[in-house]
Amino acid sequence: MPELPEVETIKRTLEPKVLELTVERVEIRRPDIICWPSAGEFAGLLPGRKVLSLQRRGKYLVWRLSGNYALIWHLGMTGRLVFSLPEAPQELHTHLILTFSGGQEVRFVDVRRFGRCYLGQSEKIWELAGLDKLGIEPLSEEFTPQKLKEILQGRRRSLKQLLLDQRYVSGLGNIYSDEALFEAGIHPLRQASELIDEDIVRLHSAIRKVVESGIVHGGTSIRDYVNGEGQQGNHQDYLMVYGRAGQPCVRCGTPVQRLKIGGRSSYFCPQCQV
DNA sequence: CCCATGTCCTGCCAGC
DNA sequence: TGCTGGCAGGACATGG
Repeated sequence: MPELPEVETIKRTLEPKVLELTVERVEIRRPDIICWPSAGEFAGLLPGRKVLSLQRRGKYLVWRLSGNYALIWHLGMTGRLVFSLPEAPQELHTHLILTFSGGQEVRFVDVRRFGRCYLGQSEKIWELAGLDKLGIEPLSEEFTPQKLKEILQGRRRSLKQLLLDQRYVSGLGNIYSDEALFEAGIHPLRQASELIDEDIVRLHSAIRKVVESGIVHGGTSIRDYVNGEGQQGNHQDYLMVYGRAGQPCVRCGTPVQRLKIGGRSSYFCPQCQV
């Protein structure tokens, strides 16, 4: 669920809360959400470690811990990471609770349990969690129209599928890829390799624009997403096409269409996007 | 290389 | 009212 803007918002809201805190206790309710190491080792390795910084890479959230350790989270579809005080009522589907020395907690709640976490020495766990295979960060300086052109070159997949593939551009999911294609005026079924330079320039700036806008609005809360303080985002109020099948396009009034592409619902305006 | 499909889970909603 | 099928923001494996 959480795409780049949601994970970035969680990073920004959670970091000031947990910075410099030391993990004291770990309560594991669902061991299967821990991908590495074993639940027992996880519970043994974490206490005593201090949170040095948080960072985001694609849709992953990384906690840098003392002793050159990293705790890496992927929130799947419905995962939440929320800072709480111990007296706050516990939500259903709370699978993991980290308690810090001052008594504050971070709780991992995940209805569908697609989320997971990894703990280990930074470099090793980075690879183990698959972060070394992620594509370019869309907000980085290296992400230029030229770079996007290289990515699209020779690829005959549809743009929608390519944008969802984390090996090329990382952080886009179903919502922001649809919004970016709408913003660029490009049909989601267009083949990546057939874009001309002007399309690529538009797509490049559209990706940046929708991702930045998502962050400014604190992420998109359709059902489950909340930030590190448990608050909903506002970007659902600014979506142009996602989830708007049958409703008039905000630009031309043509009903927004929904189409299954690669098994995912895709929303687009058949008039504005060609 | 690309594609479609199935899988992991639970909850919600529309339709009957 | 209750049941059922389809769908949901992700990612991976599999077989063609």
